[in-house]
Amino acid sequence: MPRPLSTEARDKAIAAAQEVIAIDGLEGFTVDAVAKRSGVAKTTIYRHFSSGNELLVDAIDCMVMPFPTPNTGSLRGDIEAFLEAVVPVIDEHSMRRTMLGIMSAAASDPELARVHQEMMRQRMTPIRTILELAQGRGELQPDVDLDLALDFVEGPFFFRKMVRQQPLNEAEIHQIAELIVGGLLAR
Amino acid sequence: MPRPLSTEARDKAIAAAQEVIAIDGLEGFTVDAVAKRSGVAKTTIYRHFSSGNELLVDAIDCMVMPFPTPNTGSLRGDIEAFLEAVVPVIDEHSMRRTMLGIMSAAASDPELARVHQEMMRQRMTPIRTILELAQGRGELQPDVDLDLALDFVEGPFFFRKMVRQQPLNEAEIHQIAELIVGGLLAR
Amino acid sequence: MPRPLSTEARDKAIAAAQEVIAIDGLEGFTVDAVAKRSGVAKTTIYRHFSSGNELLVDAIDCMVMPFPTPNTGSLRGDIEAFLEAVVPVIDEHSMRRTMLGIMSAAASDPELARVHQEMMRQRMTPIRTILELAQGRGELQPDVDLDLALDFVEGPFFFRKMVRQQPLNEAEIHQIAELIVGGLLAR
Amino acid sequence: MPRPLSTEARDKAIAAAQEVIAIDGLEGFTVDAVAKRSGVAKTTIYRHFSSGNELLVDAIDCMVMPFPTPNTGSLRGDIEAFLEAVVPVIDEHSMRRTMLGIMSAAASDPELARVHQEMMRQRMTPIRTILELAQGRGELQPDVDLDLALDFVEGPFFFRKMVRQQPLNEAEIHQIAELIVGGLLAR
DNA sequence: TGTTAAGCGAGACGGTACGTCGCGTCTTAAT
DNA sequence: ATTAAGACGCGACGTACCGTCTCGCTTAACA
Repeated sequence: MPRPLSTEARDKAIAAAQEVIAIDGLEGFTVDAVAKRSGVAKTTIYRHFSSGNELLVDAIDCMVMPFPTPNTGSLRGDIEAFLEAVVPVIDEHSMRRTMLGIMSAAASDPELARVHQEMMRQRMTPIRTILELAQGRGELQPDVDLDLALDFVEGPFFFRKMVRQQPLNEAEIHQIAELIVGGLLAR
Repeated sequence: MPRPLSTEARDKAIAAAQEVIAIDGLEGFTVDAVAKRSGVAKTTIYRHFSSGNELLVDAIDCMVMPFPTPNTGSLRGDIEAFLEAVVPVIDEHSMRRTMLGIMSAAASDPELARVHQEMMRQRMTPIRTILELAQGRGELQPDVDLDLALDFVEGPFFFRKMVRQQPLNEAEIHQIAELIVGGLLAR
Repeated sequence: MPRPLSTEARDKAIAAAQEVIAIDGLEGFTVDAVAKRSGVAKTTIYRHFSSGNELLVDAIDCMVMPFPTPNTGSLRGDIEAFLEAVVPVIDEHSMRRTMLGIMSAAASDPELARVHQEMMRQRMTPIRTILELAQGRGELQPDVDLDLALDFVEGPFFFRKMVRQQPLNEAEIHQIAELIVGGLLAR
Repeated sequence: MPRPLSTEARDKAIAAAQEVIAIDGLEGFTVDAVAKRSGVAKTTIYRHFSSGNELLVDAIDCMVMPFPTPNTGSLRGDIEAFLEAVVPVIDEHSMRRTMLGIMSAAASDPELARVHQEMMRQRMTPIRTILELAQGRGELQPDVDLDLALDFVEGPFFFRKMVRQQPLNEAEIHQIAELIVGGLLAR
């Protein structure tokens, strides 16, 4: 008999949350702020999201930009293409800030951690595909543990941008790619 | 002429801050809590640290965990030894939580960013030394950009533990080390 | 549409404020103390009263102590009866302290001044009535300015108790009353 | 060999205190403010004055404007002259605010109360003289209790200005004087 | 096709932490 | 040994968000 939770309210909340994050950053993210900006009542927000954190997560979850899955015919070409496509995204400061915020929060909040895992899994699908294609072509040994290889491909890049928060020019991307491919093919 | 800011108060505050972080985690970190635990008045804390965040930063800055600089005679041996030594530190949940918190906060707070840079620089000295030794031995080509190599060595590991927040057993460490060394020596 | 400010919270706050004033005096009056004693959150107190001072004012405003309006049939009897009734009230130290506090604060805070005016007006109604009755009986000349007469009747007493803060025994009350009545009837 | 407490520091403190009171009013009066304005260290202030309140009192004590002691040859003339001289002083808002502040504080602080008593005693000397002169001339009965008469003369005026905080024009001053004299001579 | 329970906006509520201010004491250097 | 300067412990200030609650109202599903 009762009215169901309206998608409209949920959508408005998430949209407002994304705006707030974009404008004020993660530290300016506030349930009150989202409520005010969205026109959705706090009560309603808490009806849809069990906590402010969950709203945050869901908002960010919806920001996911699907990464490209290049297919150049060679492992090295694919990896270079992938990294070149991803760099500008990560180079955006608000993006970096947001992702780090999630990673940090995920370390404390199990629910958020779950979402974060899922996000990561999704984000890494292109790499996995690239590696599988390389195995299919015989370029990459079939006994390479793809899960570890993922870390090996994404890691240096993430470390540079997110952890050390240092710039990375195109020449350096190529060198990194070279090292990665060298490692993978050395097997 | 006036009494200088007492090191004692500062030290007590930082010690208490570290305790608070250890016990309650970053999200339980509170100037009030530190004041209560340290016996140092909140006012005094703000005399020493311009904000709660700065206290946090300084406290973490003092948590320096000097990583070992192994010297086994081979690049591969050194890298494996290093990773094996570091894993248990990062495996501690509170440590991970704290480091992620800093990384996240550093993306918003320039002052914190500075401290974070310095921490990272320090933290990576062992790897740099390992690589330099390998170059000295002729194991590693002299034209390898060491700064990039740092990302290449640390990256996969950090990505696994901090970003994906997945376990990493000893066998996997060996495989990762193998890939890394393969990449470095392929040059 | 929203829930209206609850009278309950306001009332509890004011009651607690009055208790605090009674127990600790005006200088012990603190928003925190009121919050603690009342169980009303400080935030809520500030929702109802724009400042601690306003809470104070309102609390005092509610402390109305209605003075008696004697009717003994003679001006002198009425005045003596009134003064005798009022002395014990003013003799209470906390009462004196509080009233002086208000008077003092009223000199700086317009809002408080308004309340104070109203309190005084109310407090002096009995005297005005006494004087009007005396005029009705023909005891007091009709051309006596009642507003000035109020000062004349209340003044000596207040001056003694509040300004000079000296004791006043019953014999002295009678002498004062005699002087006052003498002055009023001399016309 | 020790240097005695310097009068200079004391004087500078009091001067600055008076300035602070004049500029910011009683509520802006602060030991820190006085220290800053005077260049006298807080320590020194506390060496000269046992509390901020005492400094306040002493500062105000030095503001005392000696009231005139008219001698017109008649009680009525003297009283009128006195009141007319005093009204403009009390009409100054800062003066009123300050005096009320002292009265209020005196109700809580015994030391301050003592000073206040002394101030009042001093302030009322002219009236006492006026009354004594009237007794000497035989105008006023010798059995009138002068202490009570003081209240009788000053009270209405103070009540009007300080307690009710209402204006008082010249005509009203005359009427009040008339009532007072009437009361005193009715004996 | 009403009825009615729930959704909804608005925002009050009890909390906790924030960063600031004034207090009165204590410490240091300089005179 | 007094002074200027100001650090110190303390405790109140008024504010911001938190997550919960209470209001009227509106609306969709069932009867």
